[in-house]
Amino acid sequence: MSDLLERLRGRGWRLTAQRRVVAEVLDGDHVHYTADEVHARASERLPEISRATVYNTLGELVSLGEVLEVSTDGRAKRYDPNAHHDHQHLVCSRCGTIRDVHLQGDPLSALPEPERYGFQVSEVTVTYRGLCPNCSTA
Amino acid sequence: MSDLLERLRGRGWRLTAQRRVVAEVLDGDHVHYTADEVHARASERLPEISRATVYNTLGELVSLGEVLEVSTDGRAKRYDPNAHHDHQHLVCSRCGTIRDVHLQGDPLSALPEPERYGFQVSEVTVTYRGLCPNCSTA
DNA sequence: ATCCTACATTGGACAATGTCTAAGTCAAGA
DNA sequence: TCTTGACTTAGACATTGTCCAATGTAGGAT
Repeated sequence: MSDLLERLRGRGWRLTAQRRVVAEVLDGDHVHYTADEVHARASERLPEISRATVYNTLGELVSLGEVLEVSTDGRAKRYDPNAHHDHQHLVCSRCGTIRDVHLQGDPLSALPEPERYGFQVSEVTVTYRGLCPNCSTA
Repeated sequence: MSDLLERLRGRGWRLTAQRRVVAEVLDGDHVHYTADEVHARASERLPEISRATVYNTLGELVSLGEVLEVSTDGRAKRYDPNAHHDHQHLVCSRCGTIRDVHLQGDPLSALPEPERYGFQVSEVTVTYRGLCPNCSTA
């Protein structure tokens, strides 16, 4: 994702300090931050960055297909920088940790034609839930 | 679900007018209401019912396994009375309509052992998204 | 190198959803 | 019928996200 900024500039993005910092935060550890977590980390490098800008920038990155939006619970959405690699998620039902996982086969094929009710199905998300090793012993 | 109230009484539930009305709303059309939609419909029959009670009651029904909580977008959770029949969801990405669908095969088997990272996986939710017949023509 | 201007940022108000609490009410067993 | 602990209520509060008018600035034009 190191060339993300170049790709974005190529698409006419104006490159500001704020956007750069948000992109760098996502590019760091491969975890799934909430918008406010991104804001907190971005603020460490650029203290005056505002919440609104972080929300705006995340929304733009999602629209551009550079980042995925994940809502595993009814709480805050999380942002997944791993957008160019098809995957699904495994979530700990106690602590909320998320791991990327890769499936065998295409989950689209599990939905028979008569179960599609005339929809043009274009996307599937699969979420596995259970206790992570840490939480299952505690 | 007509014997739902009996099952709940058997579990020590105190049977109040409010709880009865919430259960009846869910038992009606098989749709997926948000908490506030349930509250609006419950208010038609019992005008003084409070939001807090609806939220409480829905939470209890979920804990008891009588109703499923579904969060398809980052918005309000929806409540699915079809809890005793294994199924997944098909969501219209434009208007948000939800349909219950039934899959071929067990989606759990699509997650290979090495991709489980030591989690005790206990649940899978699969969400298909696309345009419903109505929205794809408009 | 400087200027222009359209685009970006800011802070704070607002909106949507959900949670909590203290005080009053009531279902159901004794 | 009485009693009591569970239930309900209204509204304050919390969390997450959106919007807007005022201000700032990146990057092309000169």
